[in-house]
Amino acid sequence: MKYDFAAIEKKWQDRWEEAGIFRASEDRSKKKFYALVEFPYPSGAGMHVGHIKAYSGLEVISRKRRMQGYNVLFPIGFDAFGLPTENYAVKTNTHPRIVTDKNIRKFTSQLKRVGFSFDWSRTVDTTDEDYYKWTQWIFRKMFDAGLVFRATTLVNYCPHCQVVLSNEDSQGGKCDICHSEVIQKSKDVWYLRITAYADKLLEGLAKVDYPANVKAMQENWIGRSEGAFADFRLTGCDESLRIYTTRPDTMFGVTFMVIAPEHPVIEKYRDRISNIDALDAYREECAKKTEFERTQLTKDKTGVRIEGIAAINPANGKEIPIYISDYVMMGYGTGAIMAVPAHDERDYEFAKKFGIDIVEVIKGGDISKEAYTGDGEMINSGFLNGIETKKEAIAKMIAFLSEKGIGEKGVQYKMKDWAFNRQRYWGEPIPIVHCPKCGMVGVPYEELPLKLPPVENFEPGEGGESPLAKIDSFVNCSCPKCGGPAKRETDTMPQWAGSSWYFLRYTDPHNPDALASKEALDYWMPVDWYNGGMEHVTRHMIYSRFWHRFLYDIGAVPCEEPYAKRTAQGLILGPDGDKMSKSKGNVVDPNDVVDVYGADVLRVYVLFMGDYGSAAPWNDSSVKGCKRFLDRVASLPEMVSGKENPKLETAFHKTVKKVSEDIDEMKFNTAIAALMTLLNDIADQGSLTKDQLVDFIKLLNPFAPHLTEEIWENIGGRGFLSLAPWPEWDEAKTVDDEIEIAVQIGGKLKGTILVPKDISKDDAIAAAKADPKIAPLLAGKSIVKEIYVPGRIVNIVAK
RNA sequence: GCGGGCAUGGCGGAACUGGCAGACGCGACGGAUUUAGGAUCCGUUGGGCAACCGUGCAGGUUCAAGUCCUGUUGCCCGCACCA
Repeated sequence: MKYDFAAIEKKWQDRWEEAGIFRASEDRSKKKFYALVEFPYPSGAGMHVGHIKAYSGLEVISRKRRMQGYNVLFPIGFDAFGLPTENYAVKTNTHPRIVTDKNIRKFTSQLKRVGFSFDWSRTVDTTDEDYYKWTQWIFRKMFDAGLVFRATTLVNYCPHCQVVLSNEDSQGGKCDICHSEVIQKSKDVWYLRITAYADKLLEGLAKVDYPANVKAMQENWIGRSEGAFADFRLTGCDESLRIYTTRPDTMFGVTFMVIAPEHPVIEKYRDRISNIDALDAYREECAKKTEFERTQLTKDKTGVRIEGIAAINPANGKEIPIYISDYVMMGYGTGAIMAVPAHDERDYEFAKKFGIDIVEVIKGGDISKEAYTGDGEMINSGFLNGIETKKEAIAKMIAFLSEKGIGEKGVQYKMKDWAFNRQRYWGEPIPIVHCPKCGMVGVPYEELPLKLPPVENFEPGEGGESPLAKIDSFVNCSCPKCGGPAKRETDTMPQWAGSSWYFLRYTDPHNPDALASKEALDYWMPVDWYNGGMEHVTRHMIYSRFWHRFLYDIGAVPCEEPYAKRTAQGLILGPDGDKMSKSKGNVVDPNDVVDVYGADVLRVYVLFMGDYGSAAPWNDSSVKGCKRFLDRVASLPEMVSGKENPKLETAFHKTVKKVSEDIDEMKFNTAIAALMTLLNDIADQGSLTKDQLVDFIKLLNPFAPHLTEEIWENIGGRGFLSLAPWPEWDEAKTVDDEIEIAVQIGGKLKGTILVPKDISKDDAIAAAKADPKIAPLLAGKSIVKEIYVPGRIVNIVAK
């Protein structure tokens, strides 16, 4: 039976809202469940079916938990600062505030149309002054704690967007916003010292329930390595060059050094370098390459030897040449390496190309062919000779370096400090004042929020300076410390700031005195279950874990880790199997689906289309299948009769169990399939009881809440079905009295027999042998072995 | 190169801890209804006339392998000259 989904859905959405039934309760005696989904960036394009899938997972789980009696917090908000809005504002000459409000309204209406059970009373908007006050407050706390610093370094810079990008935002050498090539530029930028939390972020992973690949990606991204620092004395000047290595054990095999083209030692000793012109030419060539090109050239090593300065190998006192080459990066370690061509593939390649000595110090390989990176006995290594384990050799070499005062154990991370500013308007102003006398001074806490001033022109200034720099009334201020004339910082925070703590605000969203009250945080935190996209694993997830851990360290939050459990949904691909994109024209608009089939169908389909965690292509015909299913459900009340049907009883217990368990494991596709199967069984039987109908619509309610509420009302149900208790099952009743078991001979299926469910092994085997199909196959053979797997299979091995 | 994962009908995908491979849905085919189309309902649907054969490929363990082991091929994702 077709049902009037448009009318039904609107009706129930209005009633839910009126009754406020999805508001998290203030009753803290109840067991809590905090389900978090990644709040959307309210783009002008509106919502995407991907958003629907991303939210539908925890939507179903939240609805089930509510029916199970939990106090559920399932909030939503908007991560609304950012470049796309600002770019659109510039293009249309509209204030970003207006653009943002419009987009938020659009997203809100779309989300409500799908019937998500969000607690709309707790919505946050990161661009709201009452919200970003606390974003700035956290920044100030970090500033006080020495985690904020300013440095002039080579940074990732997007020439198109005219902004500095963090490492996380320029993955693969492309700007995360516009996908143009990122270039390296020397700039004075703000940093958050996330590297100070590298170990804590690594250790925290042991305490949380994240998928293995998510943990691996974060571990990889943090990239901790243990090794040693060592100073190599230079000839021709009174200085040492510090290197980092993970293989101090191979130091006797060092036959040259390599430094990054940008290494400052070159500038410092220009006049002592006899081939400075050649070096400059090479350095200029490197500077022109994008980061991407530089890392692409993994095969062919280039470089230039520095003439006039050499180094001394501290292990054996031998003089060794120094090269500059772009295979050494200024951004990792010290920008200088000791090269051991016999035992490092890159050094080997470089030595071969430049004809440098290759000295074997570990036995086990054939260094005439390739570098040997394995373990073995130490040779040609003075006091290390004869040692057979890497660990021991490393320890001895580090002891040697420490004793001589020229090195020590060291740890390095691939993760870099977080470049934390954008030269744009639509972001949180950085609450810092530059005073000629006092230096950098934090804006006093009582003056927060430091509000964005009104401007007329949002375009970045010459050379990428912030639009705020053009507003004298904003820039000129007095120093909070000495009262003298000072200038405000005009950069704003990056997009990721607001999302680094939003889950805390949800617990107490309107609190004017704190980011959230202690009571609210104690009760709700940590987030019990956080679902989102894989694309955020090495950005938002790392950043927010860092902020949260910092807040824990200053006593502002009660738990070390913000998210107890994390899962990720798979992408919805276009009908053609490609990733959905505007340019390919394969984007499916959720509105269109709701218009034609209704929200319940959309909800069921995005969860039924495949494994929740995997990518799956959109298929319009399959959507129709879900529509058919719900239309058939709409007819179920017509089949209600007073008579009990024992055949359906087992089917119901089985299904209650299956659906209950599958939802908790995010196996939504099989949960829905089980309901479809049950519906088919009911149709075969021709009738069901009213109690069975109630159970059915309860199980389906989290997936298709509108239709099931309507049925509930029509059959005289009181109150909201969404708040009715979740059905229970009786384990003993999940198995039929008579079961079908398979009979195999020699492991091959030969037939099936129908037996009582509690049949003994002997009886089962006897029944199998007596089966008219099986008996002739065993005639004249001797039985070698008989196996009975209870309730499943009889296998007779005969010769 | 490192790390994570995947491979099952025409398609999306099921399959507990090794126990009847292909649940459920789509599509297709046949039928009913209909002036027709659509929608709906009923039936069939891995291949093969059959014995049998079938989960990327080649082996192995086992009474029994999609599932475990060894090797191999292809694909996807993340990181990547990280010293």
